[in-house]
Amino acid sequence: MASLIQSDKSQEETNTGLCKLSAHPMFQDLQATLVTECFQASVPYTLCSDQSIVGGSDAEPIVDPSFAAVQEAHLQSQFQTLSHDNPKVHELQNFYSTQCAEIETQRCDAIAKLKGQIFQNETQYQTELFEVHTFHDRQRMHLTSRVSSSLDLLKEAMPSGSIVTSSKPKSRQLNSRAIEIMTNWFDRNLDNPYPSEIEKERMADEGNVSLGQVKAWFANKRNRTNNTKPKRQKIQVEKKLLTICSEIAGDDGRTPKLYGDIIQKLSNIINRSTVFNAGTPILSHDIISAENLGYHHQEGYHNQEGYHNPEGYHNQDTAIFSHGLLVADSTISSSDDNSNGST
DNA sequence: GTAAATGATTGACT
DNA sequence: AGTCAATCATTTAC
Repeated sequence: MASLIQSDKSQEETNTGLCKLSAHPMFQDLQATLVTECFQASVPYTLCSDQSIVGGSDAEPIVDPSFAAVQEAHLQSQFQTLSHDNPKVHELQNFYSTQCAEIETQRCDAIAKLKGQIFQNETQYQTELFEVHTFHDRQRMHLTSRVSSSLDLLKEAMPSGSIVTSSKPKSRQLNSRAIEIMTNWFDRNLDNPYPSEIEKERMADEGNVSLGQVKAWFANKRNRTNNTKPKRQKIQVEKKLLTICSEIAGDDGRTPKLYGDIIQKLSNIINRSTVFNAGTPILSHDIISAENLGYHHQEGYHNQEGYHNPEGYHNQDTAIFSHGLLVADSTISSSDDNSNGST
């Protein structure tokens, strides 16, 4: 078993190997099993060490850290999994890192002190050095063991769903910077709140959000502030119709006139207009068409360019808006003629 | 507990 | 492909 957890010839290689191994789906299970078995078997430290790499040079001898390495790797992988959701785990991770650093500092100090001493022979020096490493390795193992226990307690205290959360809850509120940038842009462009692709990308970059989030934010914002093109058109036409109706009813101080049929036709405009109802033409043939009035515009809202070209769409506003006025005004004069003729 | 706010998604439209 | 409107899901405020 010791050979199984034997490290490579350097700490770096050990870490690299563990990283590669950790990608395997069975790695964690195997790790946990090994650690458990090592503890249960009380593996003597000497079995985990490799004399061939312990001594023989002036450089700092590498005391095999494999036993602790497996345990530490297991602990670190748990930290990685859990620290995102739990600040206490993150705190524990920080504590662990600090303590490890402290032990390693002490180890270095001890080695430095050793090197300053005079020994009768090389063997005595190696023995002393071996003891220093053994002492500090055990300290690390002890620390790792304690932190693992603490982590287990934390895991027990955590809600069951948060331990294995592959499907993290979607983060809700976009960051305040992004909101500020997009709100500012929207407020500056209330008359045409449609950022170009470049502007959307810029806002996404500056706000550290995705392009899709910017698009969705603006779509929601326009829709919820009634500032989409269709809604604005509808509001504008409603406003004008109200003015006309008010005028007809004599609310403006003029003599009231009986324009019931006109009101009916205005009502038809509302009911049949694509501004109010999708799919039907803006004008029906029983009402004077824009073409008959000498007004030429290509398809109004149905113009596909409108969606792709903000300016084109903007022009549509005017076109449809004018449509409404033209029809309303012409209808009034036309009906006026009719009523005059009939009476 | 409930309503409001908000980000995301979906289906339809051009 | 971009947009709209409706809707869902979740968080926040009360």
